[in-house]
Amino acid sequence: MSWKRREREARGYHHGNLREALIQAARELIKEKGPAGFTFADAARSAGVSAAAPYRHFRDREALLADVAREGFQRFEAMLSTGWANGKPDALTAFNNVGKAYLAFARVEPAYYAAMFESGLPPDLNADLRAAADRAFGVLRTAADALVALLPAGKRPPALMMSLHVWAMAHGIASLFGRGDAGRRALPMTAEELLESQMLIYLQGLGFPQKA
Amino acid sequence: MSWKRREREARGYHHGNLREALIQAARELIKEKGPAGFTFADAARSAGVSAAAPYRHFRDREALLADVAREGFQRFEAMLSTGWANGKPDALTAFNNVGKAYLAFARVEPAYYAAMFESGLPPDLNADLRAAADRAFGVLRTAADALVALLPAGKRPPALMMSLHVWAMAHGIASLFGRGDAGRRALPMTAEELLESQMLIYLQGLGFPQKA
DNA sequence: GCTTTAATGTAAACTCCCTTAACATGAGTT
DNA sequence: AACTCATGTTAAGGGAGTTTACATTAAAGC
Repeated sequence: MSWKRREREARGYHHGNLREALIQAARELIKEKGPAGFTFADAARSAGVSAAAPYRHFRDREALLADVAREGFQRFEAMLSTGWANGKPDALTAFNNVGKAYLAFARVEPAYYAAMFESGLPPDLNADLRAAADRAFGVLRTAADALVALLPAGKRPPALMMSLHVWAMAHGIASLFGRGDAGRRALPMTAEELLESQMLIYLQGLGFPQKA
Repeated sequence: MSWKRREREARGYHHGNLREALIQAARELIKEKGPAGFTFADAARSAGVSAAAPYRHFRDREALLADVAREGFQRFEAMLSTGWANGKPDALTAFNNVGKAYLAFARVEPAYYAAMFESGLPPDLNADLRAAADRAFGVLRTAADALVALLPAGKRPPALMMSLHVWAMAHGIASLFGRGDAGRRALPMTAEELLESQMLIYLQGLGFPQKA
C-alpha cells in the first residue's frame, strides 16, 4: 500500500539523493506552513526516510534551512540576471525587467523567498550563504551602475544607494503584496503594476527620461 | 527564593492581569528569538504562571500572537499619527515625519513589528486584527491624500497608489535594514537616511518641489 | 457569613521531537 | 569474493509542549 512503501521498494535501501530530497521536502513544507511550520522530523517524513537519516546530511534543522536559502539565492541570482540580460535592449528597460524578475521569483518560488528573507536565519550563518546572497545583490548593483552611467556626470546618484532603494522597493512590495495568498490584501492593482509605477516615479525623480 | 515565588506570594493566587502579562511576555520572547522562537508554554513560564493558564485567555498560541499584532497596530497607528501631526508644519515635512515614525516604530518595537508583519499570521484572522491594520494604513492614506492635493489638478497621482508605494518603501527598508541586529547587513548609511533619500527622489518624481 | 463564579493552579495523559548509538545494506573497489 | 565507506534503519532516552480534568482561591453578591 502506501506510497512510501512502494517508493522504498523501488528505490531500495538507499535513497540515492537524500540531500536534495530533503531540500525539496523543506520547500514543500515551507510553502504550506511557512519557514517555522515544520520540524526536522517532518522533512524526513516527507522525504520518506527515517527521522535519523537527515543527520547524515545536515547538522540540524537550521543547516537545512540555510541550504534551502543558499540554493534560493542562487536561483534568484540567475533569475535577476536573466531579467537584466546584460542591459539589453537598453538599460532602462532591462532595469525594469530586473524588478519584474524580482517579483516573479517571489511569486513563483515563495518557499525559497521565505527561506531567504523571512526565516530569521542570520545572513552570514555560513560563508556560502553570505556569498550567495551577495552575488544576488550584485546583480542589482551591476544594473544600478549601468543605469547611473546614463546620467550626466554631475547628476549621478551613488549606485549603491540606488540599488538599495530598488531592493527595498521590490522587497517591500513582494513582502506585502506579492505572494498569492500570504499577504493577501485586496488591492485595485497587481504587485507588478505597483512596482512598475513606483520605479517609474523613482527613476523620474532621479532625472531619467521617460520612454515613449 | 526565585522571583517567581516572591511575585507569586505578593500577588496571591490570582495573577490579576494575566492576559496583558502574557502579551508582554510574548513581546519579550519575540524580541529575543523571533515570532517563531517561543511556545505557548514559554509565554506562560515568562509570565510566571502554569502552562495551562494561558488557555483561559487565548484559544491557542496563534490567538496570542494575533493579539500582540493587534495591539502593535494600535500603537503603530498612534505613532504614525503623531508623525503626521495633522500635516503640520506643512504636508511635505509631515509626510517625511510619517516615514521616520515608521522606521522608529520598527526599530523601537521590533517585537510588535515582527508580530505584525513577519509572523505569518493571516491578515484577517479576525475582524479586530484586520480593523487595527486598516486603521494604521489609514494614516498613510490620509497623509497621501493631503500631499496629493498640493499638486496641480492635472498632475495628481492616485493617492491610494502613492500610499501603497510609501508603505512598501518603508516596509522594505525596515525589513531589510531597519532592525538593530536582525537584518544586519553592513551599510554605508543608516536606514533612516536611506528612506529619507528614497522618499525625496520618489516625491521629486511626482513633481513635488524640493524644500530649501 | 455563605454561595457562587471567575481565575488559576496541579496533575497527568498524550504526543511529538531531538539526538545518539548500534546495527544493516549495498555499491564500488580491490 | 571480500572489504569498506557512505547511507539508512531501529531503538531508546530524555525533553518538552498541549490539552483536559479536577482542585483551589479570591472576590463579589445575597
